[in-house]
Formats: sequence, C-alpha cells, structure tokens
Amino acid sequence: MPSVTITDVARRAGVSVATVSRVMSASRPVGREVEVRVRRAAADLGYSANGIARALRRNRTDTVGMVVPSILNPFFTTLVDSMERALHAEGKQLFLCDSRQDPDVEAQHLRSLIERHVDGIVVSPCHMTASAAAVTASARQVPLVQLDRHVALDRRADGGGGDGDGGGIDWVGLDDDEALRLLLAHLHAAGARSAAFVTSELTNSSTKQRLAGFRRHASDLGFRVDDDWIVLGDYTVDSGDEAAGRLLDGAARPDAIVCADDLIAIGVLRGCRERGVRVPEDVQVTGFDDIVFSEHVTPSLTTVDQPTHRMAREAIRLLQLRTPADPGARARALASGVAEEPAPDAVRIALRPRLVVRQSTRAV
Amino acid sequence: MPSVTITDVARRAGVSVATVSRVMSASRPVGREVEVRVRRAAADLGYSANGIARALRRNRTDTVGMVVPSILNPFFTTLVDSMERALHAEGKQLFLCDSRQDPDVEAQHLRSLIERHVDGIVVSPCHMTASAAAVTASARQVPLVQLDRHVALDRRADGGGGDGDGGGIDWVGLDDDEALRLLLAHLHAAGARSAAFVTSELTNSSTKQRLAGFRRHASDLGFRVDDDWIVLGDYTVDSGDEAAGRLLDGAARPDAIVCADDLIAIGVLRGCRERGVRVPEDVQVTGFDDIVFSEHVTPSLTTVDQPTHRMAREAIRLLQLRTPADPGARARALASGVAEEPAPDAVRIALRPRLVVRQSTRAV
DNA sequence: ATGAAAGCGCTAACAT
DNA sequence: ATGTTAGCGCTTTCAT
Repeated sequence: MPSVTITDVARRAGVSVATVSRVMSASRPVGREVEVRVRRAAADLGYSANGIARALRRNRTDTVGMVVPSILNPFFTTLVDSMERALHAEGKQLFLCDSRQDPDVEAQHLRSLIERHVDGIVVSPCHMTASAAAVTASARQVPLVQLDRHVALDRRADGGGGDGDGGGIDWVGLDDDEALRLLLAHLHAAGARSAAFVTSELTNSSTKQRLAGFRRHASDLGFRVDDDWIVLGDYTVDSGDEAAGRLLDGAARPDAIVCADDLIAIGVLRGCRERGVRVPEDVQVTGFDDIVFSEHVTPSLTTVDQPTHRMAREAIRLLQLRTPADPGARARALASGVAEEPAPDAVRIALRPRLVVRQSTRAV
Repeated sequence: MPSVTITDVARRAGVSVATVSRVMSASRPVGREVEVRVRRAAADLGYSANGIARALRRNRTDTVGMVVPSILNPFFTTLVDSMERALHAEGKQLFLCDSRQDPDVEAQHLRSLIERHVDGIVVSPCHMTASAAAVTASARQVPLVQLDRHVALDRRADGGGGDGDGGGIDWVGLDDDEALRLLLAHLHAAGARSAAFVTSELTNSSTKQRLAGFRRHASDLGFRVDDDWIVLGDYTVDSGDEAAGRLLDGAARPDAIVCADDLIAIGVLRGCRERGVRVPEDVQVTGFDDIVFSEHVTPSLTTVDQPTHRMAREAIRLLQLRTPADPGARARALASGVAEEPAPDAVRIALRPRLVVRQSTRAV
C-alpha cells in the first residue's frame, strides 16, 4: 500500500511542507497559483492526509468514544444512531464499544478509548456501583458524559439510601419519574385501579428510578399494588413472558402491567396471548422506550418515547463544555473582551418523555 | 487534563524511556527490579500510554473501520455486534460508520477511515454501482473486505448482464441462491404451488441475487409466478404492508409470499391481518435474515438465518490475509524456512444459510 | 506569502 | 539488560 506524505507533495509542487500543510488544512492564506500547484501535486500522487500524525501534533482526534451495555438492545441501537448522526454533522467520528453488561469489559473499553485519545466519551454505565470506579477515573482524564444510565455516588460519600446523583459527573437522560406519571395517569384514566411492575434487576440507575417513579405515582393515584406484583428479571422478551406467567397465574390479577422497557412488554404480551388473556380487555400493558417494533406487535404497544436525538445533542454540547479551550481560543477570547464561560459543576439533564398511546391500553 | 508521558515515568523510575517502553509493551525482557520500579512510577503518576504516538511510530492502529447502510436495520445491528465481538477478541476496536444508504456519505466515511489509518475496512456497500468507485479506490489504499453486499464490476469491464463479481474485491456473504432454494423447497413441501416475491429496489447485490434465486428455484419447482407478483419497495415494514395490499387485492392470490427480508415480511403479516387474510392458512409468508423479532411477531416468522458470527470471523481473516506482513515477521518467516502464504486473488465466500421454520408457513 | 525547523510521544535500531 | 537516538508525518512558531 503506497504511502504518499506531505513531503512528497511538497517536492513535486516545488514548495515547502509548511505550504502544503497550509493548503490542505486551509489554516492560512496561500498564493493562488501555489495553491493550484499543490492541489495538483496532491491529486497526481493520490495523497491522503495522515490523521494519526495530525492528531499527535494537534493533540485531538476528532473522535468520540461511546460505550453502551448492549448494542443489540434496540433502544441503545437508536441511541448509537442518534450519536453517530450528531457527531457526523460536527465532522467527528464515533468509536463504538459494547460492554455486554460486564463492568470489566466496560472498564477495559474506557481505558482503551483514553489511550486512543478520543476527544470525549459518552457512556451508559452498565452497573450503578460496579461501573463507578472506572467511569469516575475516566472522567478525570477526558471529557465524559453519562447517557441514559449513570453511576451512583460512592457509598462512603452517599448520605444513605440515595439514588446517587451521577457520581458528580454530567448526565443526560430521561425524566423517569415524569414518564411513570404519564403512564400511570393514562392507565388510571383508562380505568385501571391496580397495577404490577415488571423490570430488570435493580443494578442500574434508570431501572431504579423507574421503579421509584412507579411506586410514587401508583401511590399518589391510589393504585393497588400487591407485594408480589413487582417482578424482577432482565431486559428481554423471554423475561417478560415469564413474568406474565407469574402475574397471571397468581391469585389476584392486576388491571395493568407496567413494564420497564418495550422488550419486557413484548414478552408480557406474548405471555398473555399464550394464556388466553386478552389485552387490553382483561389486562392493560405498557412498555418503555418506544422501540420501532413496539408499533408492530399485536396489539401495538402503548409506551413512552425517549428523545434520543436531543439526548445526543445535549451530550455533545456538554462534551464541548468540558473540553478545555485551546490556548489560541483563550487568547482570542480575552483579546475580544469575551469572558469565557466557566465550566459549571456536574450537570444533570433529564429530558421529558412523550406518551405514545396504542392498542395495548384501553381508549380513555 | 494531565498529560503524563513516557519521559515523566522514565525520570521518576530513574531509567531511560526505552526501558519504560519495553516494560509497557512487554516487547523485550527487562530486569525484575527495574520492571517493578517502572510500574510503580507509572502507577504513581497515573500514566496512560498515548496510542496516537504509538500508532504513528508503528504504523498501525489496531482499529478496523466498518461501514453499513443503516445500523437501525436489525440485521446490520447483528452484523455490527458480531464484528465488534470478533475484533474485541483480537484486541482491536471498531470504528462504526453509517452511510444512511447514501453513496456520497459512504464515500466520505471511507475517505475518513483511510485518513485515520485504520488497519482494515469492512464495508457493506449501499449501492451496487454508485458505491463501486469509492469502494474500489479504498481497497487500493487499505485491506478491505465487502460484507453481505458487494459492488458490481465496472460496466465497461462487465461482460454484460452479469451480477458483477464483487468488483474484484474480497467478499463474504450469504449463499442467496441456496437460501431461496431452501425457502421454496419448504414452501413446496408445505403445499404451495404459486408464489410472489416482495423485495426492495434492485440497487444492491444481495437484493438482485435473491430475486434471481427466487426466479430460478420457483421455475425449477414448477411454481406459478404471475408477472405482477414481483413487488419492489424498500426494506421496511411499511413497504411490506403496502405490498401485501397490492398482492391480496389483486385478481389472483399467490399461495405464498416470499420476502427479501424480515422487515418486509413483518409488514406483509400486518397487511394480511388488516385484510382478514389468515397466515399460514390462506397464504404462507417467509422472511429473510432471522432478526430477533421474527420470533416474536404473530404468527412467528419462517425465515432463513444468516451466520453473522462466522461472517465476521471470515471477514477478519481476509483482512489479515491482505495485510502486508511487517518486515520483522517476513524476516522471521524466512529464517524459520516457512514460506509466506501468497495473497490470493479476490476471494468470494458464500456461507450457507439455515432454514428456520416457524408459524407463518404450514407444517409439512 | 512562504520557508526552516522544532517537536508531539513513542518505538526500534543500534550501541554498550 | 539497558541506554542513546533517529525518526513516524504533521502543525506551528518564528523568520524572512
């Protein structure tokens, strides 16, 4: 594979390497005729800039790393897609890593991203506590924002029982409490007076927050919630199916089954069908995330939508906010009398969900 | 953000930078006690290697670029996941790019990957002809293998009417002809004697091959295929729904509807349900890809499975095959009398699909 | 507007 | 086993 460098181009164009650099990066004005000669030489030789050398010199890579618990989960696929688009618009590229729900793999990915000198990291920590050390350490090395999920404050510093506040690191996600308010209010209006909640093990932040939201608003609205109506499994269709079994074969049957994500809900729908329980006539079911397929199952799923595009934009904005301005920019800002925006303390941005009503709940 | 370099570590450990480098990369034996001192110094200072500098020097990045038409398509999500896992096992990372079915965006991504000096590129070209130039040009700069889809030979060089042979560039994908043989043989055994085919516009290689396979095996098995039973749309649920409308409202109704991917098939299922047409009693339906949700729709979908893990492994193997051995390796190989494997001509690897029989076709 | 040259952090000869 | 040193290809002062 040929390796044409800036030196080759300079020689052929009869100019210095500095001039070629200026032409290629348009960093400084260059004589008309010289520019033409340089471009011709570059084209003739099939020159392609070496981004590694450039990155070493400029100390930035125009690359952002992203670590998600599982790209096979359609919600994270959507999140990755949103990030990829938003970054592409800024001329940056995405380094994708999948932690497979494993804090060790996650830590390994974080280290690797830092070694590769990404300009920033967006991570959805797979575990509230087990991910904390690696995420916190990474945030000290590079601008980092937590997306969707976040780690909890260190135990020793936690006032006890708190949900954590993101470990003192920026976070962008959903207002889970509001989401559960929307869902339960809708179910209440649709006639439900008792409700079950199916979720995964409470090892990550959003799961915990959703359960808390469920408890709070169910109580506020006077829903009956039996003790064994909180079912923990994982974020899979099969887990939802199994949960439906437990709930429907029990003594009392809830009016509604609220699920912590759409995959679980789709499993619950299947569980209901297998047992001849009609949805929404006999029991109403809701999901969470509004993945594409929630529209295509039978009955189609009432759920809440997450604004992933806005999340991605906010995450990128925070990353930039945390990126120390280069000396040049700082000097220019001072010269022009514009004060630099001081970096704020850890920011938490909870975006509002949108209720999507479909066939798995009754018309109000 | 602190920036501790190898020099800082060397100073603190009282050794040379070379020794630190040797310890960090375990590239050469180093004294016991010295190693301990270096590791301590590195830990004390919070040293993290600079992968950019290393990449510049070693001329490799341990990074592979991947370009897919749409990460939101569950089949490509699975393919990305398989690649990510396979690369992770080799200590490499994945640069993910989404071309959004746009050859221009695709070309831009390819250029960017080359500038970033990825060690190899895996691309599923979004368009058979419009992607050809950029893919071919990229393949001259860096080891490149086409996955799933491939570009066609240049028109001028094509003997006319050929499907193209991958443009003279390595390809790993599915044996589409075999897949359609499996599907049609199964449908025939299940009693179908006439069949329609729903697919996307014929702008990419696998789409074309699947249609060709359908035509050939339908003919071999004596299926009746009316002229207006070949419906072109795109790879979406809605497109399948619409196609079902056209097929079911027509004068004659086929015994079976064969779909070029699962999304289309899921749309066809919906279209059938909307029109009160029972599947598989009135019409049998098959998909393609075996995406996760094909199992969870009603009725569950008979389809063919693509061996994405093997595809990923083969792609990586080909990449390595195309990677020029470094001088050191070449010298060692010569010294040990082991002849180097000569790089073969363009390779085409068509893996065998697996038929997955579910509820959308009749029991045989 | 252009050129000369330093050096980003690291690895790999080449010495010792 | 360890040290010295020359770059990898580029950007960016600093001269002119």
